[in-house]
Amino acid sequence: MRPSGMDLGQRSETVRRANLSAIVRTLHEEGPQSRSDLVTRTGLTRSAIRVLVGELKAAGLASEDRAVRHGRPGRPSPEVSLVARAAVAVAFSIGVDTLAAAVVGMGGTLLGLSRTDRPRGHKVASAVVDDLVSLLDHLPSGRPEPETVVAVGVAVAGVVRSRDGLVETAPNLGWTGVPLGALLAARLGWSIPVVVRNESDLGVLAEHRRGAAVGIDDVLYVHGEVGVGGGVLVDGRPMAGAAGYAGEIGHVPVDASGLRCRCGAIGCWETQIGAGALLARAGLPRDAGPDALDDVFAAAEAGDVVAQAAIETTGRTLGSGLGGLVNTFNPRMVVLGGIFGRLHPHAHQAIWEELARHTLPAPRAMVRVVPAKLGVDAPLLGAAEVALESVLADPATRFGHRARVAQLASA
Amino acid sequence: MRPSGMDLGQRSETVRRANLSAIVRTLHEEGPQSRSDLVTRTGLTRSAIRVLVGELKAAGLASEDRAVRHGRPGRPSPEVSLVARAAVAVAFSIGVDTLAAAVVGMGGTLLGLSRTDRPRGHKVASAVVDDLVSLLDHLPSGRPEPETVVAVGVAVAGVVRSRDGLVETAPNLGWTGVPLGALLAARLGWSIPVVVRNESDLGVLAEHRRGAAVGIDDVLYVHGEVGVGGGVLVDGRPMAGAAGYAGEIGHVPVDASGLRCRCGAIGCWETQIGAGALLARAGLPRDAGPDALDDVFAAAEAGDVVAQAAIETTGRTLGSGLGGLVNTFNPRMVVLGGIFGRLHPHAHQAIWEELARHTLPAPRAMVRVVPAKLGVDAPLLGAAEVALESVLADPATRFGHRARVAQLASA
DNA sequence: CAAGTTTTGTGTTCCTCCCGCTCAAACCAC
DNA sequence: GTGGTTTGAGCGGGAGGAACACAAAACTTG
Repeated sequence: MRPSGMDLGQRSETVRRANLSAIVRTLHEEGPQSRSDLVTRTGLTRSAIRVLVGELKAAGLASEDRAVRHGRPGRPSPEVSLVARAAVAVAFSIGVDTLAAAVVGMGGTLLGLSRTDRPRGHKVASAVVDDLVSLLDHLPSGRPEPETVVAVGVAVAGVVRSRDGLVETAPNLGWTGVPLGALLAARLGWSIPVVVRNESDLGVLAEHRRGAAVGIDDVLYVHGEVGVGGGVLVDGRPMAGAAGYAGEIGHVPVDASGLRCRCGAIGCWETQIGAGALLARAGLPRDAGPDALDDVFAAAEAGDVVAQAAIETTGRTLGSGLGGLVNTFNPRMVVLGGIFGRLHPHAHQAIWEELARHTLPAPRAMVRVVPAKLGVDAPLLGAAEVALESVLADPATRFGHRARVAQLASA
Repeated sequence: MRPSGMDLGQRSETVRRANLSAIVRTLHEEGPQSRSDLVTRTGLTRSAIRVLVGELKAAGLASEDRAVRHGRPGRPSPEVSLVARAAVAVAFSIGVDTLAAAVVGMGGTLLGLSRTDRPRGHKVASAVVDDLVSLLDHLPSGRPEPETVVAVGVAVAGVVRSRDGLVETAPNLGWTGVPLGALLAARLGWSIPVVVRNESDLGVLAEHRRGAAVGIDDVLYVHGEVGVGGGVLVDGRPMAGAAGYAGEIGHVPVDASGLRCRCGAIGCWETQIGAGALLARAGLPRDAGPDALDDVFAAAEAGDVVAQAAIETTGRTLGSGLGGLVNTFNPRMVVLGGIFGRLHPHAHQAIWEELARHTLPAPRAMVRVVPAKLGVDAPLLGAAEVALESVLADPATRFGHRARVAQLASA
């Protein structure tokens, strides 16, 4: 129909919301900065910035500190920063081998994180939900104050319908049709949104905001564990697809005469580059646990030829698939997460050679392949970022009320 | 960094621009409608619509006709429509076998179209540019009035850098590094933008605005001729990638032991489903012309088993590749253009079976595969749409000046 | 160290633009 | 016709940012 967000008519109220959002977003993404920096970043005048920052301060969402001396003439401009604890997100992550919880404040401040092993094998969803929530009590910072929590974000290793957080399938968890969003919302009993997303979709967001892809708007993130998932940033926005299922690149068919995948199809990319494939090439059982993977990498570093060859071959297969994806997406950066991030130091040359062999010159010339910077925490931090999104998009609605109450009280 | 378009501060001027844009866009995409329809569509008040429509009328961009009687009580609301000839786009298309030119007015009104054969084989770019421009004289409507042309759009069967219209490579045209945008701009001598894009990226836009995918925001368009290209609509926006090279799905590697592609790589999808592959399967030379293709389809319809098998096999190969793309993009619709659109009636079952075999249940359940509705004209019409985009995004800047001049003259 | 320069915060006024309201016009139904 | 309904016309008001003038706080220079 039309670019979303452009559909409705604008009014002065919309302008204020957009401008508050621009300020909060700038501070959230680029960190504390002076008012005059905000003037240049947003294009608003000093008058407008003053009023809007004043409003954010009144709402308790921002604070101003003494200006930092930078040795240039002119009146110093006070530094504006977000109050991390004013609005926090609770983030959960359900990985193949671990569960994690975190509390993240505005500006991306990590206020607390705790992680625990998840034994492999099927486990009913309600038990996992209980485990997640009990993680909150093990946070070094303690449970967050409920009234400051704006939303809950959840990263899942599975196919997730973004609308309501239904986990359609999660082979590694043994889940099918689990209404995770609803379960978690009921268990928490907070009247705030619970946003569930695929872990790779969140991983690319985290790497974009806080990791290897800061400032880069076209990013392909490929995450490998037992399964292989992808997250794509298109023009700075996460690509969700029609229902949030986009990015299932692990199930792109690459070999018509290949192995049967856990998804039922033949020759999925995942069967060639997933953890199982690497383990098999190293002479280990496909379903060996994460410790076995550590062994393979350790062996390769120690000079084991079989392990090195397994890594090299996996890297080549990864590279040729990445080549197709680079042709498809024309990203400026490919970020490798999970085991691919660990593979990269050992196999970057093999990866790049095969990638180069299967890409057109133009997209090849502008892409870089790098390992993820946030490691295993990327999906968790991405979950926090999406949870905070509502505050970034509309700071006034959530905090305007509080500010108005404060005004009434003072009058 | 952040969703584009949200970066800068808003002001009242921005509001006006956005609202004018919302009105013009609605009329352009959904056709003429009453003022009260515009009220509901845009969410603006009657007062605002009145003023804004009045301004558009004053600028000559819109007109109001007597209300259409629809038998309901209440004062009738006059029908607002865009004046097609007030702002027109000149569109060109450079295909493998044809050149075309069109003039398209606001609202998507086709004001003139002319098409000519392009003999295969290399031809210097400047000669093609001359051919294109001379097509303008063969339009049934005659050359458009230069002052009404807002931009020129060009669809090319090649890899195009969108920033400046440089054609990086176009194997079917024998081009490498041709600055088509600059050449055409110089040849025309008009001081308006020349926008050059890949034909598939434009095809998906056209099918979205005027064809099979109207109202659908997540679309995968796959265009097959000698080469295979793709255009993707993500949340209503064309996916361009970092430089405009996105969508080169014809060069995704699908068979490590396959044929060498014209791009130099091994086993590109294009080698299996392009026109050459279909011809070869039908027992004809890979580089036979378009007439040979017509023969294959005719033979299949006449019951020729070899032709039918060739089409069926090509359909299966197409379907399995589409499966991977459906997993990747989670589109609501796959639109098949070029020879794939002609293939679809003969092979839709084969296509769907293989697609289904290689997709996850969730994305599979929500996708439809349909042939393109606009046929060979899709890229040309898409070129017109992108050329008109500047008027849609900001009607005031282009026409405000004219309106102000009119005001001054009347004062 | 005092005066000038530069940059930025403060506060007031002004302008733009949309909303809300009232009234009138144009349609339908009876 | 008379009343109900929907919509256009026009006017006043409010919200919000821009523009401007002035003051404050740093650096620079002699």
